[in-house]
Amino acid sequence: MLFLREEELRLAQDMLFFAYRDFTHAADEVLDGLELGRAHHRALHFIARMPGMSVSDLLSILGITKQSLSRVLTTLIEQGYVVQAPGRVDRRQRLLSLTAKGAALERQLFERQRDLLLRAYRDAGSTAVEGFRRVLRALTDETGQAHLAAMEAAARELRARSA
Amino acid sequence: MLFLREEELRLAQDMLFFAYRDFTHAADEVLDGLELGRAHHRALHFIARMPGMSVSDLLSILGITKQSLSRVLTTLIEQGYVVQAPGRVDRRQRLLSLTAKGAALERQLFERQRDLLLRAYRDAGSTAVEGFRRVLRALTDETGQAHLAAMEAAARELRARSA
DNA sequence: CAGTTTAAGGCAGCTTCATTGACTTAACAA
DNA sequence: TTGTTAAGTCAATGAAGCTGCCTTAAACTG
Repeated sequence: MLFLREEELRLAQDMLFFAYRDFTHAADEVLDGLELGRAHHRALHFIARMPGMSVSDLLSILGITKQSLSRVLTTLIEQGYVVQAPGRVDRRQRLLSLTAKGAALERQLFERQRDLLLRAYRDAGSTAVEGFRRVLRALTDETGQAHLAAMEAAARELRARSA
Repeated sequence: MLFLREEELRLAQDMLFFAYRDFTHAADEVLDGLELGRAHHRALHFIARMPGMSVSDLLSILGITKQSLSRVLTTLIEQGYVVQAPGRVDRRQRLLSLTAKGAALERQLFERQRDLLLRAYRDAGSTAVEGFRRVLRALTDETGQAHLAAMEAAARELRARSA
């Protein structure tokens, strides 16, 4: 009984490894041709999710150091994917957003992963999808859950603004 | 409608990022004290899952190059976590397995992630867990699914042998 | 206003984990 | 015997993270 339970958990470790790997791999193929890596993709993704976010917000979400982000962000800005604008309320901040070129690349990367996800969701069914989300959310710590809530709020706001 | 759907998928991207990060982070704390990294953990994990596997099996599962694995494996062997034994049927192979010390470390790493998973499974409920597994499996490509099947078969065999 | 804190960024050096390409050795298989 | 396969090695390289320390400009606070 305990044995079966442990096997289930070990299998979950396996599955997380393979699924995450294949999922990120989908975008890698696009990135490879552009001299960009996964770190650039992650930055693009979250800037797309919350346009106008500050550098420190992004740092907190990615959980890396300022110096690590710096390299990535410098490249993205130099190559015209991302722009910075001083904050209106706090002018020390440099608020990040995507250029048209950046948005186009982000969409291309998104679509690769979207196709994978859509196929998986379709194969697994809507009940399974709901469960998938519940477990993923429960696996995420408090900080991560706060970030997730911020993502959802930002998406709602974008939707309201564009409507 | 399409808009909502896309938001759901983007949120899934977010969640996979945060959940995977927190999940691997659980084991990192143990590894840090031992001068070992995630790459060592991955090797330990899969050797524990399929004791007696060949080097090329492990290469195929991890999806890295021989040289990358070589560094990791050399460390694990030198520090007494892993042993190699020539294959009985094909003596070119060096079959990998954990020492008692390796098994103890792997268990310690497993237990960190197990606790996280158990809490998440408990919070999410058994229906959600079933869905979680279905989606993860569907996200995994054919190669990965073959590896998953091999894991399950190896676990069944271990269980039968120890019974 | 003076002093402190904060947001962003830069410099230098380091570590981990991956890559490629070319090569060797030993064992298997035709 | 010849060719292939399993494993390992060398040298060089790249991607992505890290630490510690310092600067600038803006904001906050007494």
